[in-house]
Formats: sequence, structure tokens, C-alpha cells
Amino acid sequence: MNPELDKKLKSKNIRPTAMRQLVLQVLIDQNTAISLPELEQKFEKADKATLYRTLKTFEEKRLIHHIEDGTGAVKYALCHEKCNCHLEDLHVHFLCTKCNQTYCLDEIQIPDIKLPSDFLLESVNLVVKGICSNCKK
Amino acid sequence: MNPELDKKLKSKNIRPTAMRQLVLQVLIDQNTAISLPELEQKFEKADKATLYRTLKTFEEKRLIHHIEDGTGAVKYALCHEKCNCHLEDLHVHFLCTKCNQTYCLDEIQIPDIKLPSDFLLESVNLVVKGICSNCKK
DNA sequence: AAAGTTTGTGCAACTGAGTTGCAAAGTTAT
DNA sequence: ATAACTTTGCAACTCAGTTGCACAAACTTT
Repeated sequence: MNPELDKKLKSKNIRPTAMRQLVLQVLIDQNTAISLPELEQKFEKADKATLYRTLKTFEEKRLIHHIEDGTGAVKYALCHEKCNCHLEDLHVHFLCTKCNQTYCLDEIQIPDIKLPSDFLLESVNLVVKGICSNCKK
Repeated sequence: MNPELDKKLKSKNIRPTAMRQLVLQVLIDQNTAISLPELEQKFEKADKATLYRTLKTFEEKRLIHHIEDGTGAVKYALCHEKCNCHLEDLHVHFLCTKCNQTYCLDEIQIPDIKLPSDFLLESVNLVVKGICSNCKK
């Protein structure tokens, strides 16, 4: 029972069960986004449905956000401290086509999109594909 | 046997079979992108696998391009005349959260993305979600 | 035009991600 | 401690996408 994890969960109004602490630890250790199938593999013996619902809960409580990077599986990554995952918090995601890792590029702002005047903008999803710094070496 | 469809297929080096002409017609009639399951429903009795392979062929021969709009199903739309679906042809896609239709906003250019210097950019996928002009009425 | 080769189609079966119902186990409140 | 609610684990299922295989259709060669 790591008091740090405990605190983090509570601060987002998530009951800190053992399962949830383990999942949060994996998310922290990982510095790229992770999919449900990948998360499953991090555990010897874990139930897909439980992990699924854990991720859903985390997302609902805005501890993590999800990314559709076009790999077929939705990935999840920790939100940053002040992030509420609202329109103004949107950032670019980068998918490496070599190692298949997805990075949150928090420092890059999504540029303004000018839609046709009769379209109403709600959110923006920007995924850049390429080679990450690790794979370029 | 529509000679127009025939010509269009041949111009992209695709053998103009009856099946392919039918699929192409659907794609032309549609002014939004269409998914494989949606395409299936356009036919009384059509084989999923055949439609699947037809779309794959069309895409390979650059008659259509695919869009990952985060709805869970990949959608396909006709490429424009001179489009070769290379980096410079990339455009924004718009997903209406009311009617679930996906539009190609060809007129909107994807703004420049400045990646960290050790990342290599290959392609950009930008999906904007919101309400389309039809649903706003 | 017939024979042989290549390409396309239809069917069935399967994979893999995501999702749900339900009962047992765990947690919280009274 | 009991009751009420929440979380977990298991099984089963959905749905998009994909593949193998045999048959059909279309091209090629002679």
C-alpha cells in the first residue's frame, strides 16, 4: 500500500483498492500510453474486465485520458497535474511506427483549426506518426 | 456497366469487375466517408470479405483513403482527382457527434507541427469532432 | 477458340478489442 | 454486526477485421 498512490487516487475521488493501485503504478512507470491488451500483459493473472473497468473509472475521474492513435487499440495515459482534459488541455500524440509506442507531446499546442462557419467544433484529436527519438538512434 | 466507373477504375489500374463498379458507385453517391459495416448494409446480399478486399484494393491503388475517426470502425472516402494521399495531400476530417458522419474537409490545410528535434514526422492524422451543418439546423 | 494461368468472389471460420450479466468478495455506513 | 453499496472475477458475447480455401471469372498464350 503505497501512500503516494493512495493519495493520488483519493485526490481524484477514486477509491484506492489494491487493484487500482497496481494499475496506477504501471501507468506511472510507463512513460508512454498503454492499451488494455498491453496492460493485461503486465500482470500474471488479471481479469480483462476488471482492468477495463479500472481504466474506465480512471478516465471518468480524469486521472487518465484516452488516445485513438489508429493502431486498433485505444491507449491510455496519465493526465498531467492540472489537466482536466478539456478542450484547452488538448495536446498532440505521437505514434512511433517502429516501436508502436505512443507519446503525449504535452509541450506542443494544437494549432487553431478554422472550420466552415456552419460546423461547430467540440474537440480535436491530432496524431502524428513517425519515428521516435529512441528508434532513430 | 457504367463506362464512367469503368474509366475511373482503369485509370487507377484496378480491373473493373461488376462488384468493384457497385462499390465505387456507392462511394461516389456518398459524400461522407463510409465504413466496411456500413458498406455491407448498402447491399442486399454481399460478402464482407469481398467488400473488405475491394476496399483494400481501392486504397492500395490510391482511389480511396482511410480515416481513423475514433468511432471504432475505419472509414473510407474517395480521393480527389489529383490526390496521391501523400503527406502534402493530407486534410482534416470532421466527425459529427450527432449523426456520426465523417466529412473530408479538403479545403482546410493541416497546420505545421513542430516536433521535438529528435522525432521524425511521417504523417499527420487530424480528426475534429463537433456538430455538422446538417445537424445544427 | 481451348488450355492454362492469374485474379476475384463467396463461404466459413477465426482473431482480438471491447463490453455486459451475474454472483462472490470486499468495503462503508448504520 | 448487519445491511447497503462497490468492486472483482468469470464466462459469455458483440462487432470489426482478417484469412484459408475452393470455385468462378477474367486474362494470356498458343
